[in-house]
Amino acid sequence: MRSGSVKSYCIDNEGREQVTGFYLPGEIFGWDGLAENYHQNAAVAMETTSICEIPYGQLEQLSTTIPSIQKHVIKLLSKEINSDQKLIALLAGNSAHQRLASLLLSISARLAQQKLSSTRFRLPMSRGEISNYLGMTVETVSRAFSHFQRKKYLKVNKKEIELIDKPALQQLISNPEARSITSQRSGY
Amino acid sequence: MRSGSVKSYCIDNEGREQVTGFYLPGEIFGWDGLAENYHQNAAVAMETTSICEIPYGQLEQLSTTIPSIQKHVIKLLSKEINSDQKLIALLAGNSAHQRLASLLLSISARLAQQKLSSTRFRLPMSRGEISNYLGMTVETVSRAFSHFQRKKYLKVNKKEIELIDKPALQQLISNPEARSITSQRSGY
DNA sequence: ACCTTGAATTGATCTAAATCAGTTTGATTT
DNA sequence: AAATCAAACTGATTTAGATCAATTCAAGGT
Repeated sequence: MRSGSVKSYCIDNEGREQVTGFYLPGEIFGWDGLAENYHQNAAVAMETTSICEIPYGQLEQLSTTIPSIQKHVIKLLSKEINSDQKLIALLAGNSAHQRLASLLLSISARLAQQKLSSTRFRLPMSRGEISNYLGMTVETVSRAFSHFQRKKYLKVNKKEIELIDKPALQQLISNPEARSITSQRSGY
Repeated sequence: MRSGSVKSYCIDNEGREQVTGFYLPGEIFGWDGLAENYHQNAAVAMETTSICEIPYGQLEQLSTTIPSIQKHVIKLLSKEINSDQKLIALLAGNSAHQRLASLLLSISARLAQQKLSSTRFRLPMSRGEISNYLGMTVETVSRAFSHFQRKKYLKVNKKEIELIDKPALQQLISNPEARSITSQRSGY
């Protein structure tokens, strides 16, 4: 990603769209279904976006002469796996408020990496895209934003966000009294 | 996996365990955090299990002489990504009944691949592990099993499962009238 | 300036699933 | 055989979040 923002999504067995990721400048996407020459995911720009294509065939060729490239590709692939698993954990064990807070803090951190403001930013995605990604409804997303605003954690104006009390959001996520579905170790 | 069964799990930011996968004979696990020499996931056997370790260093070395190995590794990694994203879609857009039905059918299909009975099998994991994996509570898992049994979709006796009406379970998953959180395409 | 049109917000109601509270069952220990 | 202990099941109650239904707001289009 050079500039702008992209969402990736796939169509599940029932023909429904499932947003699988949001990508910001500096990030790489499209690691799925590499060797099959078939991508499970599609991607669309959510605003004017410029990207830099990396033709996989060429990358593969390059790696025959520069073996470290291969290692790097594998590193990036397993990073992708880790971030997918973070999302799984988020979806499986957190409340709607926690999920939205996580997303906001994630975006904030990623913007900070690009030396952009981590407290004031414009969300590139719609409420519908957020809700789909986080496994909830638009209404719940909207209410969660309003709730955060009432609690003075942030200011919202449509897609404009200003994070005011980041620690509060952090704490919300790690709050032990919030919903947590814990597996009790099986016998064995 | 040679025989038996294994679950993989990671500890999320809040110290809670999140089951990320169940592995059956014929499958490979442990693709996460390869190049970082650090695995996000731990794995434990859920019953007497025999596995075959593939030392990554050796695999890497081998791939310098046999380049097709490298391609194969990447293929397997992106398969892992696809299965994680299937789980994401499952968690984000399906009801408790649908999620459990999906898991049962997935196990059934994987057993069939190994030429084992796809209709009668013993679940290696506890209700707690299922509930954690599927993002719900033990009680809900238990009730879903009872519900399926009442509906004559299957027979349950603790971990022993007999699938009676697989088409009904399939249909349950793809039922359009069931909960579906669909993203409405954003403008542009 | 007026009329779309879709995104977002807000309120009221409903429901799936969480929580709380036992009970049953089966395995292991004594 | 009785006691212990954890897994699993079941029922009653509560609640988070879905669903239904308006209303507001901004962006284009005519």
